Amino acid sequence: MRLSFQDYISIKLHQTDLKLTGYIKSRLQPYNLAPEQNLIMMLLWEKDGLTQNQLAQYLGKDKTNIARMASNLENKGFIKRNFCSEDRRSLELYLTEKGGELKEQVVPVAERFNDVVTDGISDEELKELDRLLTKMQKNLEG
Amino acid sequence: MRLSFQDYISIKLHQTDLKLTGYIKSRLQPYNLAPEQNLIMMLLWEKDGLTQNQLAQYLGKDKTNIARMASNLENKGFIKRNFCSEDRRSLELYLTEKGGELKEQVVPVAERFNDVVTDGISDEELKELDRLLTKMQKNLEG
DNA sequence: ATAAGTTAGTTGCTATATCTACTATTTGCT
DNA sequence: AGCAAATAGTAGATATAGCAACTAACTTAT
Repeated sequence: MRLSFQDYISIKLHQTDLKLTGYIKSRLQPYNLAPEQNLIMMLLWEKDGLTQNQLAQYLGKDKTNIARMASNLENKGFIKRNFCSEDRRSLELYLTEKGGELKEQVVPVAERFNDVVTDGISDEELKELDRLLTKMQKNLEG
Repeated sequence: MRLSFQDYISIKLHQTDLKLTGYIKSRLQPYNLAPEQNLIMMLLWEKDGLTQNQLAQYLGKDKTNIARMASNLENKGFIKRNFCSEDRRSLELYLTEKGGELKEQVVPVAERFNDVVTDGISDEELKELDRLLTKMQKNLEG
């Protein structure tokens, strides 16, 4: 039996992700932050001074990508990049004052976004969703 | 209470999608098909002669995007684009012989991919997952 | 009949995303 | 100490993704 287009859960998931990304993109636009740039900022707000390599690992992304986003964030004046003194290959990302101040504006946007997305979905359902997504990811590793 | 990075279901979903996309990308590489190009092909295999505009609607993507992917598919020799006689603004996409033959090779890849992804996940769980994704999408529309 | 508005596609711009190949360090082995 | 291997980042290429502004063609309202 051949599956039709709508039957692939991956496609559904992909299209959901695109809609989520588009939505948060529009919400972050006033702050001059793109969605993925925001993820880097969120990590730096939790722990300042992370290296590009650490960010690549946390975000599960290619280091090339991180380098370019970090460069964009530096151009926007939200972060500074300093070579690490212990390992001069590594670049540490530090929030500027401007980047630090952004937190108070953007974190509420992220939480409101999460509230909108999860509206009418119970904590149990969210846990189940998380479990299934984790399972799908694990299935690809084997 | 402030959420930490891992608590946002959207981020989890986004990262799951990236892994899924990366996986299917590697599986389709031998056939010279990129993941999104494959989605267009899958729709054309179901119904040949769709216009770019129809594809944009089915896929929920920007028409710019579709135009460029269609152009790529044409360059690869998988489709031909003809102006519609009833509405000469529209471009209809038709499979070439090469594009048609690809179906027998690529559809099994897509189904195997789906099998891998959904391994150990019951039909009921898949239905629940689908329901929650639909709910999240609807939440953004309000 | 024609002017105004709508629609389909394209071009240019920005932002992700990954791969390959490269440079510059650092580490590890002998 | 000195060479090989691993590691952190960068540069270039390709593929998505969506926005704004544009052209060409169709529709509608007068």
